[in-house]
Amino acid sequence: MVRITLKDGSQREYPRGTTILQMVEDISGKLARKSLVARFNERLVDLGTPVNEDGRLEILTFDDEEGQEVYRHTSTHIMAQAVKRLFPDTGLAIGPPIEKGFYYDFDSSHTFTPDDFAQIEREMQRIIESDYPVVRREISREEALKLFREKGEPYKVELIEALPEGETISIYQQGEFIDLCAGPHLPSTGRVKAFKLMSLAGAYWRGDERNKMLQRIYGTSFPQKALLDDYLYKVEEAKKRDHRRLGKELDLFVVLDEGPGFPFFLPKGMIIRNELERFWREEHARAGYQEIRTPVILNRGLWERSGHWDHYRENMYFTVIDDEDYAVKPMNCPGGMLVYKQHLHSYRELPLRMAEMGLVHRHEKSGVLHGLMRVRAFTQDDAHIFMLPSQITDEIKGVIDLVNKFYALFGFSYHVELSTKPEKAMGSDEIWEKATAALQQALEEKGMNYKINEGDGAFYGPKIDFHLRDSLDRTWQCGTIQLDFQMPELFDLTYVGEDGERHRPVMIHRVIYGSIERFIGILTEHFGGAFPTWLAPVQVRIIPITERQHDYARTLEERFRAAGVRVEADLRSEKVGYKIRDGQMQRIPYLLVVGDKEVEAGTVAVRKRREGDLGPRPVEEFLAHITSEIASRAIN
RNA sequence: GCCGGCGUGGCUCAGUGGUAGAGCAGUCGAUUCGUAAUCGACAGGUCGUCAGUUCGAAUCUGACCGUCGGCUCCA
Repeated sequence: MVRITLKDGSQREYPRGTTILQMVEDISGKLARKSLVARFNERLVDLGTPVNEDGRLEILTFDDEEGQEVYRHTSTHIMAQAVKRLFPDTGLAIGPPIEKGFYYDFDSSHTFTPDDFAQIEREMQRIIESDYPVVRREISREEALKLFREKGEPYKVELIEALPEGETISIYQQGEFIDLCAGPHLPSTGRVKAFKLMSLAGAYWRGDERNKMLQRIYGTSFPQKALLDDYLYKVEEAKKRDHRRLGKELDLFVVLDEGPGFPFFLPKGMIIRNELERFWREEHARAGYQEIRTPVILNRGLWERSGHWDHYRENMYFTVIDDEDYAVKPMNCPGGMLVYKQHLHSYRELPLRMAEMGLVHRHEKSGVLHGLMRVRAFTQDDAHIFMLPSQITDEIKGVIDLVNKFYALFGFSYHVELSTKPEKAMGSDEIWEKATAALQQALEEKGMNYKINEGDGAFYGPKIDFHLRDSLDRTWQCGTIQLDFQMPELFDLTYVGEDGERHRPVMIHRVIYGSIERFIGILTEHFGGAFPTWLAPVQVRIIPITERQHDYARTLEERFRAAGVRVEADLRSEKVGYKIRDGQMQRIPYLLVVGDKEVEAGTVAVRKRREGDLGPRPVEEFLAHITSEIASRAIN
């Protein structure tokens, strides 16, 4: 007998060799139907695994992250099986589960198009209805190589060859289909209930652009049709919050054919932008920053000195002035270095925090441009902090605090990554380790959760990145803190120390918004265009019911404007319902309906975005309310 | 840059080889209305660009440009 301890602490005994599935059926029929995979003694295993030792058993369902992964993993095997049946000469690369579904990379003489989806889905349905058991088998390396060579699966052979010595090699079989796979999997193909193929993409083998491009098919699956429908509905809803769509609908910004990757900001978008900058200037002054502005075009010698000429050239734009080479700045730092060098600095001045709303241009590959999120010209809310080595940790912690303060104001949640030395880097390993350790220490002391992103640092130093999510849950890097020992060296920056000698300062590059453009993109999606009142391009719209109230509306408009409120009166010859609808669609925070009653009483009927009609309020009262809401930069 | 999809009035889209359409938005007129679309009229497009096939191309073919989803790369 084996003794099994369940999650709730209860214990049961079963004959040696009883499978987990048999145990679950014994425990609860309901749980058995929902069970997808199990964790036995902290290892994920198939439900069909026979148990030969005592241990802790946990049954996982679709409510568990691992349960979802296994569900999608089996789903992608089903897709691969269907594709193999329909297009037998297709080679299999890899097919993992991902956050909201799964994909499989194929190498096929057939070029897949979305028109193939229906056919593949039909075949998948057949495989599901056949309810093939999914059977695990562990085999030797030689056996595995032989099997996949015979099957003509070169990618699988390459994967096996890359597996470390002594690694267990397992294969999973369902019907005629066999795949190299660590597992675990669902017990049978019939467990997959609702699925849909979503999209198609090219993807390089092993993620390396020097390798062959494979064809990737994305799909998703759920244990119930209703969950799938719900997911698809949410995706559609999220698309309505797309900043490119809202930017157009709300007249905020636009990217035109005449300037791919070079966004235009329209009057309403400029209001948001200027409000963000105003807030930024207030907070930076408070945090002890000075503001500078450096030129957009600077000569070749500067970029050679900074290392950009050698390390960043493919992303830069160039021009020639009076037969001399110049470059359009892709970063603000070299200009900032020159500003520092305008004076001899004392240790007493440090840390010196110099901020710059710097417009940079970078040549991005055409395929990566994306609305405001990924553009070729953007404004970084940059700052360079020059400091003593002893000030590093405190300064980094100060920047982290500032980032937290900004993001909290907008109600963002975000995740943090620490990026280490890339292949193409300047400076010794020792310096990199020192810099990386300093960043790590600051994160630890702040108690921040973070993940390490190997080899993803800037060429001059490691960095802490802050990532925000867009409406479709894609993440974008916004804030970043980069520690740099290189630039001070290259530009021979010095300060005079207590000892009267010259010393080398250390530098931080940092941004909070990241790029104003990207940040506005994220903001637009985050709020679905319904910006908090302090950011809203139009804060109040006055809606007279008939022409009789036009004078009153105009008086109110003037009064609000004088109080610093962004207001407009809708004097069009339309019915209230029409004007309300229009105001709501423009996401205006407050619509003030004024009819004869309001004129009589000197009130406004307040309609608040989301909350609807709040009834009449004295003008004074409303004005006091909205001005304080704006001044406090409240999120509502 | 690479793979696949898409490109028709300002916007959303219909139109698969035979004289370019609708709704919304716009303009003009009527309407003066109490919380998400009042009615009518008018105006607006060399169908992304350039080649090619054809008696004839929005429609078929190719290249290029842009865009969307990914990959690689990045704020």
